[in-house]
Amino acid sequence: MQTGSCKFGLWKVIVSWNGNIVHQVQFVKTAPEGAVPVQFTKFLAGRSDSFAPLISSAVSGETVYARIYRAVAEIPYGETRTYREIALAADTHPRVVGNAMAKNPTALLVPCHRVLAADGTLGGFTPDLQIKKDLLKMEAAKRHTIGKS
DNA sequence: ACACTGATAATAT
DNA sequence: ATATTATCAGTGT
Repeated sequence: MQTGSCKFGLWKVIVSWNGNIVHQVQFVKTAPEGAVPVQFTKFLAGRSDSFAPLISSAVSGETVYARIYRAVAEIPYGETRTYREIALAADTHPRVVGNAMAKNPTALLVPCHRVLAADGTLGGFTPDLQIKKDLLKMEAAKRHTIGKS
């Protein structure tokens, strides 16, 4: 398993992975040096809308959380869903979705930042709601410029 | 068993 | 339109 980090604004993203399986993606203030898969640097620079072929280790299994993570991972770049919609898709309750997001081991791979509260407000984000805002702003800005030929 | 959630829908101001 | 209250399903202690 390898570990590395890269920057996103004032924050850093620590990544632990093994081949195409990503075990951990967390926003942190300080992170050890080290390279990360190119998908991360491109995505965080707004030059990619996908992490393929990387996948989160959290989506495997048949636990409720795994189903939630799968449902969230299907949200397209630049789009959003509500906690309720995810709950419906994963056949569980919105509360549990929040719970799952709060413990999401692989941010970005499981784009919890694209999950909003039912009334369109942002909900929450760890460690800093500002990150969620920034990601959404970037995606909204880039979604029409990525992939143009 | 109990008390928590990154929630939501229903009531009551 | 905002504030409070029930209810919810899963996890952690």
